[in-house]
Amino acid sequence: MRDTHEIDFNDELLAWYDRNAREMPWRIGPADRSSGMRPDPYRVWLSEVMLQQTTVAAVRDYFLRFTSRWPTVESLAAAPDEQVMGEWAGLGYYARARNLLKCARVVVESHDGCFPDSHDELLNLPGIGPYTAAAIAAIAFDRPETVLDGNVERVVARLYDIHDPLPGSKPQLKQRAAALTPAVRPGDYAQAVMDLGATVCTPRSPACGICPMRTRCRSQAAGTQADLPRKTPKKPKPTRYGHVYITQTADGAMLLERRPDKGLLGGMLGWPGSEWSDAPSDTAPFASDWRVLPGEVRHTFTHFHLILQVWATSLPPGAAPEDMILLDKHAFRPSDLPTVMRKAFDLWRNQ
DNA sequence: GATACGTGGAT
DNA sequence: TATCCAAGTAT
Repeated sequence: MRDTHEIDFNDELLAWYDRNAREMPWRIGPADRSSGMRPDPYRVWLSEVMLQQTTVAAVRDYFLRFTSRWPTVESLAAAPDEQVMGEWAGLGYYARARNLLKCARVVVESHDGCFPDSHDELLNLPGIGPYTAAAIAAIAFDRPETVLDGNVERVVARLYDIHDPLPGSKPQLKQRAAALTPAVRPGDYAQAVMDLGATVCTPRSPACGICPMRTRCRSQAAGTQADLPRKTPKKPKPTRYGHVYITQTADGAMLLERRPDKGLLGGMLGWPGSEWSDAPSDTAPFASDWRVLPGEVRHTFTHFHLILQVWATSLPPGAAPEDMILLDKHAFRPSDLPTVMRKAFDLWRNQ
């Protein structure tokens, strides 16, 4: 049963959203929204996958390029893998791009090109988990589903002054969030809570002074909001070392490899290289007059730091060694590389 | 439940 | 410089 507190919360937050909703390329305008128009499920899905663990600012241009190049799920499903991985390069978490393609192809081949409109059916699709299934159902189809992302966790933990640390407190937060989800405009409500978390109820220095929930927020009353939500401490990152091998032929072609689909940077283009470990071997992939470039590439992944040496050589024009890809001057685009590989290229180019 | 999985911006 | 953090998912 929904109590008065929750009804007031919904009204206040939706009113705030109507005044403050941020413009985003995947959203429809207020006029269309109030006339009952729904956003394109394809665009909602694409934006939500891109937004997983990624900021709106980082996603915007990627979304515009993807939808310009592939305006429909059919066109995306028909795209070659390499083109999609290249367009995703730099955005990170590359399993998302591999699952994006899998999902597009399932939707086209098994769902007649239409995204399912229920949480449970969406959850069965590749790359769609509990959050994204709820987000698509709510935003694209206006289903009363409860989204629970980092923003909602923070807003709810503060609103109810919940001190139990994440991720253990997730079920409790989910229950609170579900009790707040209204039957009216659930899609707008979901986006409203996330916008509030992103712009007002921020992780550090929350703007409680302008928060529409100020008078209803228990942690604001208790003065504990800056310490919430609590999180279990993270493990320190180890440092790993390795080399990459950058080879150019006399006619300007570059020697690369396609990384295996599983694991780090899976499916992406990259330079051949050593293992990344405490003490990498210094065995080059083939005999040549290798030059070790001055400087190094430093890059931090989710769970380790990486320090990379760059070895460079040149070859006469010809065939690529086994399992490697020779891309000529026009076919090679540094923007197709994941960031760590692009850093190595930049070091090589500026040598 | 714990771990693997990217990147860039803010502090 | 170091740490945190972002509209999480798969295994």
